[in-house]
Amino acid sequence: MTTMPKTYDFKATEQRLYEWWASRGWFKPEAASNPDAQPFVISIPPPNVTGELHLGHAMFVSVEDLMIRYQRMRGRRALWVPGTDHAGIATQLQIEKMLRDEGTSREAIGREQFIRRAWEWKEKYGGIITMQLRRLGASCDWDRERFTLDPGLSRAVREAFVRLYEKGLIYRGTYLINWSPGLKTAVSDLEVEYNEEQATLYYFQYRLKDSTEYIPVATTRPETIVADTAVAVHPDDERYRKYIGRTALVPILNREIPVIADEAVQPDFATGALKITPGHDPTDYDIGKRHHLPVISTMNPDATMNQNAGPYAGLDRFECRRRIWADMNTAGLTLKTEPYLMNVPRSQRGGEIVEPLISTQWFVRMAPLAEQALQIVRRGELKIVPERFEKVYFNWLANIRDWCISRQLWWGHRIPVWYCENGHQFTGREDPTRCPQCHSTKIEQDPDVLDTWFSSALWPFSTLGWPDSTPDLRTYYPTDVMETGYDILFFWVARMIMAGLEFTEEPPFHTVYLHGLVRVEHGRKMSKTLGNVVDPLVVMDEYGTDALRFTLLTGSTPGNDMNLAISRVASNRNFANKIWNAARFVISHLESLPPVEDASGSDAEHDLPSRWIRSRLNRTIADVTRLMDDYQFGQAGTLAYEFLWSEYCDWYVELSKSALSDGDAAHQRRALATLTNVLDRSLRLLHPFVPFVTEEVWQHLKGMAGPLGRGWPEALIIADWPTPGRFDPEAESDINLLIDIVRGIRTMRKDHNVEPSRKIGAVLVVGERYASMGTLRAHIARLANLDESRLRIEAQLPDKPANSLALVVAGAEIYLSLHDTIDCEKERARLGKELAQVESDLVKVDKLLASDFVKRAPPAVVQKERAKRDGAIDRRAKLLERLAALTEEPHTD
RNA sequence: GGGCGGUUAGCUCAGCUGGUUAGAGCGCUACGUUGACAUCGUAGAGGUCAGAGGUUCGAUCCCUCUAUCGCCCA
Repeated sequence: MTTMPKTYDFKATEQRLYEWWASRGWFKPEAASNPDAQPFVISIPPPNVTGELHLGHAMFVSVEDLMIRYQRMRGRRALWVPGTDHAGIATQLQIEKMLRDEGTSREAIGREQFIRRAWEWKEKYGGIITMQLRRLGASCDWDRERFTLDPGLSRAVREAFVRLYEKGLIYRGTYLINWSPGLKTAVSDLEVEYNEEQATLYYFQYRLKDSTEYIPVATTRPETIVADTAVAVHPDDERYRKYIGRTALVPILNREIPVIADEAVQPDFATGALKITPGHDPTDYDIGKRHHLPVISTMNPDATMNQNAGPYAGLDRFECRRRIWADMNTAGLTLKTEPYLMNVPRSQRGGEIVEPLISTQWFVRMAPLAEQALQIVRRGELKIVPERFEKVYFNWLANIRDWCISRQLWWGHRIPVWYCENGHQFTGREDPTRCPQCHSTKIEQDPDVLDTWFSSALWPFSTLGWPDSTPDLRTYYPTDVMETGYDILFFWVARMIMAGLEFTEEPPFHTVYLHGLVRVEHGRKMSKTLGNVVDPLVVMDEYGTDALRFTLLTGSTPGNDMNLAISRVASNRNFANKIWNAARFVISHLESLPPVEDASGSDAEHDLPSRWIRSRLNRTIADVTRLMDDYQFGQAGTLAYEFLWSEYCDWYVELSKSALSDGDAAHQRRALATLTNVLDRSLRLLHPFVPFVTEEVWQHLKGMAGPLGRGWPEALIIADWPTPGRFDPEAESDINLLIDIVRGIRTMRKDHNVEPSRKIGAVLVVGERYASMGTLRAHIARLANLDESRLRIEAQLPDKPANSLALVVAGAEIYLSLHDTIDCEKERARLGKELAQVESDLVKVDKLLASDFVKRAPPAVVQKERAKRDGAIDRRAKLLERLAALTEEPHTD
């Protein structure tokens, strides 16, 4: 008996195999047997260097490793480039927290010290996430691991910046941007989230100069009143038309501002009159530009009011709101307040309310870049899976706005721009020592850093050596597939495409595959506050990596969110165990009868069950391969699963037991050859999905396969993907009939409460299948628990057996010698019910065949229906015959 | 306000270019220790494919509308 234990022990397996694969260099593209093979390349979506594993990572690793392992087995030079992202804001926040805990701050220790501490932090914690990716089985080439702040990647960032700068696509300007007061930095439009929140709409009077008249105005942010530079009304609004051109007075400050007319004002909203605050509102900013209004900024970077706010200077924005409203109330300027549901902009990272603020920042001019990125997808040279996201992509690119790339942080790529004492501004690939214009040596570098996504946009080529034309860049770029979550389609994917086209003149990949977001069971969003976070490490500890991977892969479809059901992970752990035990069965038999040199036999010698399972495997291989190539990974996995469990284990292994136990070594060897061959190829199909258990089991199999394993490589990870051999429809229909017969008998036994241990006799009438069913006698007897000596198989049987239970399946009549258990009434009822079913089917199909269906439907479909009708007629005849016999038969007891 | 997606068995989900009787896992019922596996086997119950129209010989699938949940953009 084999030494393999009864259950698969993933804990004793996973790490050992991973280290073995890695140490043998099989994660490297150079491991391909053909050094000229076409490469297949994926760059990893780099996780936050100080982050920790969550289900999103588990999802992308599962899908990307699946593709990489599949293509590796197909002979491609598979390269999966790993790495991490410096995640500017997130990391800086962590460092600042650490400093706070130490009782100090970044301002106190200064920039240089801060960056040193950040690197120390990165060295200490930066390896955690990549270790966790390894646990998932990620077959990345770790020798090519990159980090966005590495010297090489930093040089790529520098090069990209300089090129865009020189092209005029990067500019510095003072505009209204999104300011995060908590983080004290600008953020891009994408980093602002809008939530509907309960707020208040404040109604007040905008008094007109030298008059007692006023215009009623409503606002949600009274603190911005001090920054107003106009009051706007719709030009056609009868109520206010008379005021256009007059002068209004800003409450409290009594600053004079014009009353203007603008089409953008909605007369039906609130009072129909709008206060215009170009310094603190994006819509007002645009209106202000149209009317050449001055822009007043009344807020400091920490969201306190500045000197332009007059008496409110120094107050926090919300305190100012309360105070100004109180003051206006005292001055008799307030009208009313009412509750109001508004979209509140919040920082994606910090969560605090983002302020639109006038600020000097760096921007990338996006329109020219977007145009190319749009065309490449429109022309079909770059595909997005699932396709519907192309529309989202087009829409975003067509309405793109310039990208604010400067961040007031210290952790990141410092903007390579210098200013000299004479106000000149310049960039360069090397750090300058003097101003190129006035040669002044009094120069200073811009203090800001670049948005992390700026470096991420270069990732597919910067990781391969760009801007240098390295061998890796020449060989492995453009990459093949970009696989990531749809939530970063704009943040990352679109920007990579733009950057790739701009800097390398090629799309960085030909396909984007977007997976959905993973939620916990019942569709609730995972959140730390709800305490329902599922930690993939805990799941893997309990059920194994393969189980988690298989669940993520087969439980979802691209672009659709999934609810992770732990019960499915458990059942997939069971699947791993099923694989283990199927192999254990084969291996133990190989052990007791070691294969010999001439034992493999030719295809012609195989018996029907072997021909059947080989044919079914071949179909499965063809289908799985097609689905893999079509990015239908879930379906591919399900098919392989069903083949292994429902066909190989449930039927072939059971069928093989007859041959294995009949004492004839030739029969045994022949069955073992098929058991081994089919298991080997099934393991190959399953390996990209469940790499650990398949490799482990395959190693055991290889150890015992002897000559049957001729040509097998050292490991499954580098084995060839199987190719489908020929199909054998004859064997398939023979075994299908056997399955129908066996199932029919089992059902009858159960229905009639025949004890499981009791072997019964049976007569099978199988017509043209007489010969093949004859060879399957022993199998049928064994699987249906029949007494073989009382099993008769006939082609025809004019006189039906008396006192038997009868059953009609497609292509066979079955009579069971169960006269002692027959209840004629019950039997008649059962047959009557079946007859009714058949007749109703017949009515349906007759009606169909009498309609236009015959003329319109494709011939194959019509043929199917005709066959169905023939079958039903045959079945009806047999049932009628049986019913008649049952009526005539005297009850024997 | 514009766009997208979901709604299929008690639960979690498949069902890809419209074609037999709509599937899986879990759960449920009844049996079962025959030398791979109780993390298992055998048999079974369980669905008006959200609703209403339409196109078609034929619709879970395509079109329109409605309901409902969710997401994205403004």
